[in-house]
Amino acid sequence: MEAWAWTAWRPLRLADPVPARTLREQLDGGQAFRWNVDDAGVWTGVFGTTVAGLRSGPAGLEWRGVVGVASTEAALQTYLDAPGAQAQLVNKRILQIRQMVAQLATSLGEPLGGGQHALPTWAQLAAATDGQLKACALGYRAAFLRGTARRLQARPRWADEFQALSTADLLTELQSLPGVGPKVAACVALFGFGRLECFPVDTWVVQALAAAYGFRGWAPVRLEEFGRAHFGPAAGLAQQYLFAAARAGALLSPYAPTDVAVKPRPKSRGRARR
DNA sequence: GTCCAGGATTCAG
DNA sequence: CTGAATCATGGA
Repeated sequence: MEAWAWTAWRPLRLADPVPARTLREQLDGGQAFRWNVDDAGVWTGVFGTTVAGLRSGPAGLEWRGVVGVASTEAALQTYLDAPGAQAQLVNKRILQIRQMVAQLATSLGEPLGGGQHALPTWAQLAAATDGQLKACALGYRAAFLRGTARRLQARPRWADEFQALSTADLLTELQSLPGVGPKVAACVALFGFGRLECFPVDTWVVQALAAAYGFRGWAPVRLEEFGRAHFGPAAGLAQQYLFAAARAGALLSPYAPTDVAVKPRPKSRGRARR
């Protein structure tokens, strides 16, 4: 077993300063799922094959990495300076996502030392057994994940090829993957490919737009068109604020009566299944 | 036990 | 074409 140790803490220079509160939002706000904070305020996380620690002290942001790994600081700078990291709130659903991601890494990902693991590659996911995937509590998503993994591991250059596409073609290509619909495709294009003009519409954004603009009963696809037209090249950033505001309950207006959040109960009329 | 998740797919109308 | 039921799992 090889030696594994943290480096000393060193200041981290970023293009934009990151206060402690912003750091928390970036690392635990619903976009990243692999950071944990201890009682002393030290964040430990994994992204790509980088294992890093972060803390916010009086002298500003400090980092530490694994002894012998030279790329950690540059990786952190790229990671934390990436556009699009905005405030969000933790809910129980996000806790479940964290759990699924952690188990996938532990079960299938490459060990990085110190008990940390990279996320599994698409090839590793494609080769996983049913039992391994089932143990990660993915539910019905297991089959989707495997299907997408098999498609992508057979196409090693997929990321570069996708990046070369127009945003419209990128969304179409993403949605051809199993389990990837309009919302997830928009998220991947926005967060993964930096297409800031994408406007993911989920249940929270539906509520936010109903409350803020009075768009009651609009179909998601129509709200997406509105978002892109109204907010323009940075619609994705606007979406993040809308989402955070909706979740925080900050969007109250005459257009948002209490019944907005009430969903009709699904009626299960006798089994018509054959 | 019931309800619900930042949804996607399938099926009925 | 649009809207509802269904999908598997865990936590509140």
